[in-house]
Amino acid sequence: MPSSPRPLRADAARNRRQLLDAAETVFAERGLAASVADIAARAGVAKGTVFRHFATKEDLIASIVCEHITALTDAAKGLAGAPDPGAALRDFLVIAADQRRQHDLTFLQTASDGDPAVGRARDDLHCALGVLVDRARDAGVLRPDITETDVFLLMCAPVHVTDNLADPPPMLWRRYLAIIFDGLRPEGAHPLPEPPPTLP
Amino acid sequence: MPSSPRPLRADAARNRRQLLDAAETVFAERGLAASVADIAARAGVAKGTVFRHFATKEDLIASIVCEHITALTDAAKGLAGAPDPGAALRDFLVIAADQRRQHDLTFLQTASDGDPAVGRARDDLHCALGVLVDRARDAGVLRPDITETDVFLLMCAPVHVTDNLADPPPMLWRRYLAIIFDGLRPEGAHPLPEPPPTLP
Amino acid sequence: MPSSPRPLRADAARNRRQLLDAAETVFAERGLAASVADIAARAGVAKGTVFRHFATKEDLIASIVCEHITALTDAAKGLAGAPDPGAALRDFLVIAADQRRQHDLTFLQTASDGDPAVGRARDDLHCALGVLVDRARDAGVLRPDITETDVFLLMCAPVHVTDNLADPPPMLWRRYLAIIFDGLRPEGAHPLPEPPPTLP
Amino acid sequence: MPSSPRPLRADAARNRRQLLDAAETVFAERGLAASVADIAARAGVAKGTVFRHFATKEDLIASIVCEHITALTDAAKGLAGAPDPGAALRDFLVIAADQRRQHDLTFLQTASDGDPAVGRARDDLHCALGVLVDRARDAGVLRPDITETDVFLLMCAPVHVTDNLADPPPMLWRRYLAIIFDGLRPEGAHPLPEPPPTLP
DNA sequence: TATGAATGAGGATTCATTCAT
DNA sequence: GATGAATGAATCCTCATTCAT
Repeated sequence: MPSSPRPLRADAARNRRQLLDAAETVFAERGLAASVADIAARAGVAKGTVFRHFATKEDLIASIVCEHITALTDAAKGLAGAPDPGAALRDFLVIAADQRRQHDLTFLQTASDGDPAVGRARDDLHCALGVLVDRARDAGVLRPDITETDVFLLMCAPVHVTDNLADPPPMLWRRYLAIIFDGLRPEGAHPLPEPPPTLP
Repeated sequence: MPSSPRPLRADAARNRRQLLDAAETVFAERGLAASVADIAARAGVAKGTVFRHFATKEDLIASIVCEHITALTDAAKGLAGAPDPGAALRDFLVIAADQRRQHDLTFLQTASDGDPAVGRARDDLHCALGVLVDRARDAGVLRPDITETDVFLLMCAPVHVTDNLADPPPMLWRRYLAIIFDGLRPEGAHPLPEPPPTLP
Repeated sequence: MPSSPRPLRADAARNRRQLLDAAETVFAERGLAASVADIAARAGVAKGTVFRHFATKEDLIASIVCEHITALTDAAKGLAGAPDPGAALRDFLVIAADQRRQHDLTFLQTASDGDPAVGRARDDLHCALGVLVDRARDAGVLRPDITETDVFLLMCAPVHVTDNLADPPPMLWRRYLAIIFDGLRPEGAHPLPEPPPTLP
Repeated sequence: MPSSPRPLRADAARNRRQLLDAAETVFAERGLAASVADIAARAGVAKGTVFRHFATKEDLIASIVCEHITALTDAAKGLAGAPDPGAALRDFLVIAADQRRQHDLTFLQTASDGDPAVGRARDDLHCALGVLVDRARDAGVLRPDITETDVFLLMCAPVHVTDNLADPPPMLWRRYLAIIFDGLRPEGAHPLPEPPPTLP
């Protein structure tokens, strides 16, 4: 993730990009069981090239996950100074769900838990999201007993919920995001039975 | 599921039960990629025995899914005549989440979509759950724009949400069930952006 | 084959007969790769019963081969005293080919070469066929340089030849038997390039 | 067979050749039941390499069959313009039998009936053989009621006949080819009982 | 004796990964 | 750097055979 030793040659960079895109598509279509050969074919390169860019298949998966997390972090940072804290949090959740929807990769979440780069990226996201959550809570548009980790965990739910449908309408996740968001509002909130989780 | 042509011999029935239990455990631990050999070993039988009871690995998975769905259906039916419709729906969701929690098998949901027995079992569950949802809506404890399918889809969410944690507290799902349940209540509900999904 | 220690119980004898018939049919349909389970199912008995009657699958195959060879031996013996030696030999070849045609089991020939019972049965057949061949040769309807072994080997050819057709007309073998029989006649015979084979 | 999209790398071509040769040997020794592992071992390559060259075991078998058929077609074409039509047909049958003798693969004939490449190759052979047969018939060295298909079917017989012997003398097939060839001659021919088969 | 459940070796095939070209 | 051939471990599944019921 941080500055690589030397910048990639132009064609190598292009290959890397194509591999990441191809992998995302293929994983979305066939799940993690998709083969490296499939991904290479989709990217239009030879199998060996995959391993030049990513030491193992797991590395490739971790890179995809990192990209997604980083994109979310960027979105959160961009919304940190927005005038309406409630709208900012909501916008973030829309972005998060929408990103997922394009390629359903929820199953990747858990996949590369051990990867240190993913861990760091996730920490960054927690920081950035924390700002949005704190501001929303302070503004009174979020229940006071909701933490950043709650929001982080619930972020995946709207899209995941629709995955139980064979061919879900593309915007259906908005319906469930609305329901969950209502559940996060202070109006009519009932006390929560369990303490919020803390991250390790 | 019940009343097969002839009842299994006692030892065969025991093996079948052990295989289903072992498979549930192993799938929960390692995902669907877990090998049949692992499952057989866990059940304490030879590899071939798995295939005597389940023609293919997919059959085994479908059988597990069927059992889970059927258990939910039974729970729903048992709650159909409960005096408090709101509590009944809530109890059902607790049972559903708790069943999931014991072995996280959310990924099995989508797995055996094509299996006809699973399809039938799922239809039954929709029927039984429909009764609970209708009663709760009629009693005014559920938003009027929520359908049975909404509840069905959201049912999986509380546990799934906690799966993003490496080692989630065993009761954490109750927290997210409470949040989602609040979102399903009529108090303070905001209009939903998308129409409810319909099943094929 | 020879007198068993004790005569089978009536139902056991029936099972044995059904197994042999079923095996013949199934082998003809699917080749030697057909499974013992298939044969048992076709015979309407349990798999274990197959092994009560035939110690191994090879034994079962050998028994079928024995039956076929014995039937041929009986036919040859029955024709040994026929008035027209040429017709007798010809009739024998027709019987041999026809027996094959009913269930194409040519591939079984080589299969149970090592079995001693098959070896004995084959020896008997060679004896009986030798009589027919000698008489035909003596009567001048067979080339003088043709031995019993030649006829024995050529016996399988007419049916086997038709096996290269996907769905051969049921009587086509008669055409090739006629051609080969013409080749065995003394009229217009050309000298043969190799000495006749001898049996071990 | 020839002119694949791109020519194989030198080592890959060598492996492919070795695999085909090894498969031929092993199939001749143990029949089609011989395992891919055995073939790989005989060829001195890893199991996976077999599947790099031949998508399935059936493909490998079909490739062998194709090679044999193509070799026969080439032989027939080479003999099409020979001065003596009778000798040409006879030479062809000698070549055909001899090719078979080196590795008895008669059982492969029927094996890959469904394969389109095999089908095409077989059609070509029928064409080329038809020329030889027609010329021989026109020259009066072949019975007038014999068709190309007759010769095609009988082509396999001389070697197959000798397979019923445990350890047949290597040239014994010449004896049976001579007998069958005599049966195909016009001298002393008796009328044939069945019409010649037609190909689909 | 018959049954059919259990066994476990063996088979075809896939696939991540390595390495010579 | 890129290629694609080779590797071999791992996987699902089949089947002859054994044995408890």
